[in-house]
Amino acid sequence: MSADPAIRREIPDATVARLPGYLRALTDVAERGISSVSSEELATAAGVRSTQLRKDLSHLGSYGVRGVGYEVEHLAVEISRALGLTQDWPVAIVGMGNLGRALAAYSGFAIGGFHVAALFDEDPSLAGEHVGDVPVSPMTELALLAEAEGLSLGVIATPAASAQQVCDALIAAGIRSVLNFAPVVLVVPPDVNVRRVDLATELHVLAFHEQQKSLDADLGLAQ
Amino acid sequence: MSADPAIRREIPDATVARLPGYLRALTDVAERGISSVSSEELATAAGVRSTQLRKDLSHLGSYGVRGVGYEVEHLAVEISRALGLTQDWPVAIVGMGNLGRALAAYSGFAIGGFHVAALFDEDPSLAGEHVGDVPVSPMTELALLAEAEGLSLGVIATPAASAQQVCDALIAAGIRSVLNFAPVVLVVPPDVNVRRVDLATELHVLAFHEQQKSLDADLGLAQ
DNA sequence: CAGTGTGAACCACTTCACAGCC
DNA sequence: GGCTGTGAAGTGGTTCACACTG
Repeated sequence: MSADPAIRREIPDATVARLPGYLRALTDVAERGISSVSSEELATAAGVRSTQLRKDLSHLGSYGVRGVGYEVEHLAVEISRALGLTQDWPVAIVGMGNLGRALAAYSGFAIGGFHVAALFDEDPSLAGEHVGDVPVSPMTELALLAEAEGLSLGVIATPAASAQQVCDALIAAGIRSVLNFAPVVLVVPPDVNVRRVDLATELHVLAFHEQQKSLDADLGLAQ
Repeated sequence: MSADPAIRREIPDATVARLPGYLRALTDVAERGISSVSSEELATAAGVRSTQLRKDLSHLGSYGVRGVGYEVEHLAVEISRALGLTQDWPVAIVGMGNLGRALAAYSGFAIGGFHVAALFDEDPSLAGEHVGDVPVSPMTELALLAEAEGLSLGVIATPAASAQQVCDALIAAGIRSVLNFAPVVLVVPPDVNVRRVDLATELHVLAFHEQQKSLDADLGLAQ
């Protein structure tokens, strides 16, 4: 049921994945004091083709001016709205190893929409230590803090072995969106969203292409 | 010469991106002492559908046994070969902040094919310090070490502001595959491969879906 | 049989070509 | 005239249905 004709804009996943890039490009452009850009300029700054950018933006609405371009400030607001960045999302990070600390200190949050609201580690002896402004809490405090801070996004930066149980705990605490840095496939209920970032996968893909280049080169020599 | 004529299989990018996951799943399975798996079991472990897995593997060759499944050890070797992991790739990491240190210590390299061969930081005062077993070198040593170690993969873990110049230096040193953690679009010659990992983008995408859930819920209530 | 390998149908995304508008 | 917005065509990837085989 539901069926609701107009309001519910369907934005393709591929487009959603590029919007943050456009937003960053707009921020850069704005910092240079420019108030209007063409799709060509913005696309170059974001590393895509201009037709791609225009098609993507067309899914959000019609925010450009024909013959002129896009008003930087306005477009940034519209993209932010589409992504849900008009509210500030409280993020919890679990796992205070090097990676967790790096994430906790990451300034990329500044681009808007997020703040580190709580840090956790399974080692209780880290409790009380501060990373940045935020104290590290033991996992036992998760449910409590989730309630108090309204946590909705969880980041897993633990070793692979504990990732699933940490994930279960996050879900039990009401978190439905998880960013997983551990190299495991998490099992979650269907209403929970997981995204995985995996260094090993990225390196493997690079290695593949690097190998292809060698093969091409060999082939070139051979012929 | 040059070995093989017909060997040059065309493997789709989407398939390449999933192969590392299959490899990991196979490793897990092997550790549990299992020597044969069906596509169904392996697909579940890797978080994909079995038809997807079979189609992916069909791009590499025909390594299964009908009515039975895949021999774990053998399939792992074939996937490794396809990805180019039969050789060990020396990796350079630039930027010894929290993230760079986390990457340098990352055990995911262990899954095979990579080793951290050199570490760099633009701050010369870090030179000589060791992270893990590897000493941190000043950027001025890059060309020299690239030659000596045969560096082919570079990881950029610097702040956004220095990423492009670091990338230029890597390319000048002969590196043609780059993994970029800085939130910038790097400009590179066409024979250089760049992959970007961006925390902010991942969080933005999660925020988008989280917002969609709220909208769905509101809608549900409203109707 | 049980489970792989694959052509064919389907679907999502990208690119093109151009109409529409300032 | 210049640049946006978009239907239509093209491309690549996924899913289906089933032939094939140990």
